[in-house]
Amino acid sequence: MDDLTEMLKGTLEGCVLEIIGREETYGYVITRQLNELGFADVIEGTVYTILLRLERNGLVQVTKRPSGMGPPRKFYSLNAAGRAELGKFWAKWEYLSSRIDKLKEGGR
Amino acid sequence: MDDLTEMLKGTLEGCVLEIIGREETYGYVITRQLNELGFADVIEGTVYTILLRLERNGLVQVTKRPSGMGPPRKFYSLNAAGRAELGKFWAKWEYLSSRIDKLKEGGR
DNA sequence: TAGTGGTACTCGGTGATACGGAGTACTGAG
DNA sequence: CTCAGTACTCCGTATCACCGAGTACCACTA
Repeated sequence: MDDLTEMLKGTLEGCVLEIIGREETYGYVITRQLNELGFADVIEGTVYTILLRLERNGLVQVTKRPSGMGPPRKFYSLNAAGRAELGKFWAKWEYLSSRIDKLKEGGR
Repeated sequence: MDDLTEMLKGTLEGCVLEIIGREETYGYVITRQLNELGFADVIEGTVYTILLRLERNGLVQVTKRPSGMGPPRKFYSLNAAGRAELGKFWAKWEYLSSRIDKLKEGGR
């Protein structure tokens, strides 16, 4: 697949939010999940950038825990603001994708 | 609707390509069509930026024609490269939106 | 014990994009 | 003759995904 980076802008963060919303998890695993979900070219650095932004914007709760395999992990879970943001994200996605699909079907 | 600007990145250009692909048209009208299609906050300056970029990238053919109502208009139509780019855009959109929808439905 | 590979995070810089505002210019109506 | 509507250009800004280098911890192995 061609380069998707421009198209991912604004949506990748929402995807990360969704993944975190399912269960408490951390950056390395989120990256792997995104790759398996078809976002094959998303790299770790990108995910960590998003995670740091979510933290800075107060959308997540962060807990550092030691790991048996490597350095300590930063576990993320959504707080109330994060859940609200996730809801807004899906509303926006719903709105946008319906408009684009209509355009695609020849809507004018 | 909330601010869509980040989500539009990478997709708005494709929408403009699609509109131009239907019939030869110009910036002012394209903006109006986008607004009617639900991209309500898209402003003229943005569309003209995209148009200039399409021209610079050799995806469109441009014809300047005088107008009875105001300054001359720059009419745009797709050339072969533009049609190819449009095809790639829809392929990318198809790919991305199917992944996101799967994620939304609880896919893992 | 030195090296390698996998796990895990941080930080600074880059490029692409949509947006905003100011400016130019032409036309017709009041 | 001013004003609103049409129509385009240019410059600057913010945001985002990406990239590379760096740090650090652990387990295995030669």
